[in-house]
Amino acid sequence: MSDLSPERFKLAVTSPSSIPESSSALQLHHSYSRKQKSLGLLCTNFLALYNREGIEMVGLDDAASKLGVERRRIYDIVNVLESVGVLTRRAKNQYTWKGFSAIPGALKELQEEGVKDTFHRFYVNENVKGSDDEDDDEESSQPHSSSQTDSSKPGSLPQSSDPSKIDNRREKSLGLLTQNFIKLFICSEAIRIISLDDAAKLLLGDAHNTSIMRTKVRRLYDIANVLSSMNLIEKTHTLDSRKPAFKWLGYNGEPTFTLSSDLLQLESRKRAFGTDITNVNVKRSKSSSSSQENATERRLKMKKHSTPESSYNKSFDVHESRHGSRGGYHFGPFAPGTGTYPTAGLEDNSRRAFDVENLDSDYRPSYQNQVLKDLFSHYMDAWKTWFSEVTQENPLPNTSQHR
DNA sequence: GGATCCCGCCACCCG
DNA sequence: CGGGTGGCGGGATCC
Repeated sequence: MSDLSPERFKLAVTSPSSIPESSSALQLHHSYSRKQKSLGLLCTNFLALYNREGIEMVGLDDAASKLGVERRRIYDIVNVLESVGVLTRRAKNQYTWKGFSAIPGALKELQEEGVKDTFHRFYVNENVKGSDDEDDDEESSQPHSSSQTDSSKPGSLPQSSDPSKIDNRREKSLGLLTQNFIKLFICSEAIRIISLDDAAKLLLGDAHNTSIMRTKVRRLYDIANVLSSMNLIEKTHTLDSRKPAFKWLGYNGEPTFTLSSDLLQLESRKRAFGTDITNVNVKRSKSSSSSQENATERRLKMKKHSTPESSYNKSFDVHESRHGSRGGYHFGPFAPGTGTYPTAGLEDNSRRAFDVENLDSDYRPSYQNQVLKDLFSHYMDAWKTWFSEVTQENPLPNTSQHR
């Protein structure tokens, strides 16, 4: 009982009031702020904590306590990080840190897988279920119309012996969802920007059931948050409508944060390490009287600005792929003619003249569902438009690397 | 009013 | 069985 008292966790952390600069910071301490507890922020801190030299093991307990959050949240982060190779499960509660350098390889694999199963598998043939190499997870969770036996309301009988239940678990994991989400971008040139709603529809065999959709979208938000903090994607909005959506940025080299106390300091300000523990006691409750405090906390993403030395400037400029110690990594072998994104490496435009028109027929995944076909067509059109514009404006892009 | 998405209950899995 | 995992979705927040 008494042990429930959050008081015991009180840390002598320098008053969170350091939240800073902005306006009336003198506002009341508490004030539950959802933003300060976002998965994205947590992930940023997680990375700041482990993405450094010397790190090779990551313990969940350790992470949870250091970051001042419940374990549950760590699982979320770890699962998506693992899906892109940054981490690998070693044993229970134990992960091996692979680092950002493992991302290229992981993406490459996803891309290949994607071309193979996620897309082709659909219409080429029911896939050869026979040789199940195991190798690695996957098993795209595609067609499965999710339990057709109107599972909606299982009601009753917990039929523990539900066979489909077994891998159904894995099938719905955050990790797999993350991989499939990423595949949407790297396996299809047509999708450069996508709203989570559309992503959910595409990833789900079909959109129907509103409830399923909502849940899927929630998960995608979770994923998007951590991928954003890794700078693999970025939030924007669709070109046409004003709908919010995400853009694939891809991996642009190790952030190499040589960060030391500097960044950490900054981090602690964004999401005071120990402070949140204190927050635990302030969990959201509508009952917070006089909730007039505008928790003006600077989001100050470590965008552009950035310290002189710690060049973590996530400049996604154009210099990409090309030489890369071991095997250049390039996105897009799936791309029609080349394998380069006009955006990223507008270096080779010679092959850019490929037959855009022919594209959809060759690279469009064929979903049985009409809705999805339309959806994809929509993306395809948008892409064509965008592509031709880019091509026009940069008939012959000079070399990106001016070094 | 939607877009977001935190929180934590509780089903699962595995030793 | 017990404890580590981690789906899932209610409902609070943000904008």
